[in-house]
Amino acid sequence: MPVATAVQDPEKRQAILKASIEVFAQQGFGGADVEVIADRAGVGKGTVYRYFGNKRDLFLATADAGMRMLEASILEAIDGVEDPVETIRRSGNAYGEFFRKHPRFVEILILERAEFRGSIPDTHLVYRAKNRGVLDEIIKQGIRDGVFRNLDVHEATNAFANLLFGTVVTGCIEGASGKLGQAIENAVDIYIHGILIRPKAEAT
Amino acid sequence: MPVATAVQDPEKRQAILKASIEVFAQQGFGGADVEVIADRAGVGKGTVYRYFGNKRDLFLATADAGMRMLEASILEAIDGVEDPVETIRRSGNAYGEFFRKHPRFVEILILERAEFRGSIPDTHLVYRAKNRGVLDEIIKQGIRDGVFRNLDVHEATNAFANLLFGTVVTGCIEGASGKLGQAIENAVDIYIHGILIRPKAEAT
Amino acid sequence: MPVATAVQDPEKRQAILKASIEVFAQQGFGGADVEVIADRAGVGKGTVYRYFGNKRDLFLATADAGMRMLEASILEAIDGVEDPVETIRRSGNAYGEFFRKHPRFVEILILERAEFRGSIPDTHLVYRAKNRGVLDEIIKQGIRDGVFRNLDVHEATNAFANLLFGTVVTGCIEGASGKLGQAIENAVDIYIHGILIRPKAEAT
Amino acid sequence: MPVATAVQDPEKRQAILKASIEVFAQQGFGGADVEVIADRAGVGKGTVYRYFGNKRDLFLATADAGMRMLEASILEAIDGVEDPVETIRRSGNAYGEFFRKHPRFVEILILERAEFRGSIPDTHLVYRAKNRGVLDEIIKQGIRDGVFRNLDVHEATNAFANLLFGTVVTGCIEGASGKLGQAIENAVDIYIHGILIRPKAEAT
DNA sequence: CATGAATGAGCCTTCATTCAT
DNA sequence: TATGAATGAAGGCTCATTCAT
Repeated sequence: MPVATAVQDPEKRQAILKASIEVFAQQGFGGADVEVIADRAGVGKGTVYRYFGNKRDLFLATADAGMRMLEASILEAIDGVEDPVETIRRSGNAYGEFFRKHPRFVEILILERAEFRGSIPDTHLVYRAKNRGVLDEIIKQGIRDGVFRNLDVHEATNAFANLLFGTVVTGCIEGASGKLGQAIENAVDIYIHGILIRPKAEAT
Repeated sequence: MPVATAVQDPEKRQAILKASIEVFAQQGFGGADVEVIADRAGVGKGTVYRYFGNKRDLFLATADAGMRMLEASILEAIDGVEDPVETIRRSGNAYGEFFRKHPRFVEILILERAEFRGSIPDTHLVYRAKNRGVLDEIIKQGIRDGVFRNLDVHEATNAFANLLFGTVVTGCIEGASGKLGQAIENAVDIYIHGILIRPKAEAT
Repeated sequence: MPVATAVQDPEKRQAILKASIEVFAQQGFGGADVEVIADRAGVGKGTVYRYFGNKRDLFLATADAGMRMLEASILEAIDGVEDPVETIRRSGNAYGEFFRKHPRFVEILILERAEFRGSIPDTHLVYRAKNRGVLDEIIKQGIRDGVFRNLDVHEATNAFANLLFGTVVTGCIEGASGKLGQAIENAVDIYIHGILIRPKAEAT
Repeated sequence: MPVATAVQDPEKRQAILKASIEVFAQQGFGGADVEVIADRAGVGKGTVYRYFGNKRDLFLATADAGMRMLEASILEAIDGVEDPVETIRRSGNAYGEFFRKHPRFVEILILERAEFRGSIPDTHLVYRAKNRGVLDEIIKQGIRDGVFRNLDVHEATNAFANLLFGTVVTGCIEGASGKLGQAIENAVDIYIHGILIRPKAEAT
């Protein structure tokens, strides 16, 4: 007899995760009713539990799925780009664009931070840790090339991530997502100027 | 049904708010038990309800009390300072310092954003709106003085607030608050360089 | 030192009873809030307890006060009347008139029956027992005089009381009290015909 | 949120209603604890809520179920009977008999009147309205046949219902139900004499 | 495997009652 | 004596989780 984690239908799994994002984002973690998620996914409540174990793990899987998508979006956006400044700009825009397209997902991020602070390695930070290497490398390269100021690379990367995070969090409230793109562009612009050795300041 | 009636003992009110911050920060909104808050405050459960009406309003009052303190801290830190750059630096540092001293309160901010997204005017944003005029003015002045680039003032202010917010949110997880001061300083440094017309880049 | 049942201000007592009727009638026993009664009476909650001991006893005192008034109304209405038929008719009309003027009080009666069924000697029945002698005597007299059928007097008295009670209970719902007088008259008419030896049937 | 969804086990539903009558009748509406009802019914508290939504609706359903039984009892008792007098007598006796067999249910009636006065169409009156046509017709027929006095039919029907109601309400307190049959018979007797054109008074 | 009816722990909230002032 | 702030027991209701079908 195989363990409980037997064969699972990937489509069903996706349907549950999709419903999950919506319901969690709309109702919060405490406010979300697993039954509602099951209904929206078109499966029985028991199936949700079979696939994800419990509400908490379902939520975490939802957050993880979102982060995976975000990660992919960004990596795709910067794939093949050589110029450090352009890379940073594009990754920032991709970040913003992702949340503009999936505003629900900002809630998930917030929720995770709010409900599971510290109790688990925060998905957002896990992914940041995983992917920071890419950005670290870009910034290091820029410093080496004399394009960027001689910053603490780790801190500079964090600042970028925090700026983006803060921007989507306050920028995704209600239908305000329309202005999110603009807000991100301005934020990225300031950030880039902030790390450039000789920003083309006057030009802007 | 009294709503927020009568003479209330300010000490008791404070005790409840203090317990409130701790319990909400540690357990989340849904996870917090009003009885626990009452116990920690050394009052009966009924008293909490007498003072704050219901759990939600207790939470909101908690958030508001925190924001009031934050606001005061920042205004005090920049009081009398003339130089725009210095004002920005100090307000950023005051922001960071506040959350370093009251790390619990970051959780309250997050929680509010998470639980009441949209349903109420977010305390954080209300205070931002209320106080942004100060920063707007500083930036405008800097632009007029030729110190800052010709930015969209509103966006620049937002970027600053978002950067700080993002920094404390990711910087206040678990005992990491030790490094929060450093993170804030780096973030502020990048921000200031990002808006200066001619940053003393090489000097850093 | 005198016992707790010390000096009491009769006006205060009346004020409390008056408020009591309204609040209990409107909110039911469980739904009534002693604080509201105290407020309406213009006294402190503690005073209500000082005067009546507890909610239950307050309610019972309220019911008793009402019954006392009803009793007085009826006795006054039949005072000096000799004719048995007329006496019955008048007592019935006085009963109806009382509840038409104090519709709130029907609720008290119902409530008492509903909340304290059996647990206490029902005020309504206590008063019925106390006053039935009067009606019993009238009916006995009528039988002796050959005016009324040879009925079981006790049962006949009960039937009269039950008929009146049933009529006000269903007749006092909502603003229907306007028709209560009519309903009582019709009920009394049928009752009297029902006990008369030779009703002047055709005349009606 | 399901309201009264899905396939429900009729046996379970009945068990809950049965427990409901007992507990409400014994404890009153406010005094009844839904958990006790659940326990007596041999189901979980959640099941009660699943089946009936909330305490109030459970109570109303209980009242309705009782009225349905009462209605059936009476209709069965008068089925096929032609004589108006006999029909009235039988329906009165059936009414009494029903409450003699289910004395608990009188409490439900009282409770409903007490707790929900006006807030809902009183079940008792709803059923009265629904079934009054039957009695109205009988009395009309009697009047047409010259058997009954020329009464206001509507009022006469009401008087009958009120008399019966008053009788069971005061007759069903505690173990007094033994005498209820007798009380009803006497009441019905007086009523019938009260509406007959020429009651066979002397014969009784 | 899938389902959803059943469960009961958990928690918010109310309000009768007390008692310090 | 009067007050009303404080208390905490009590109970309605929800919803995560289980498990019989």
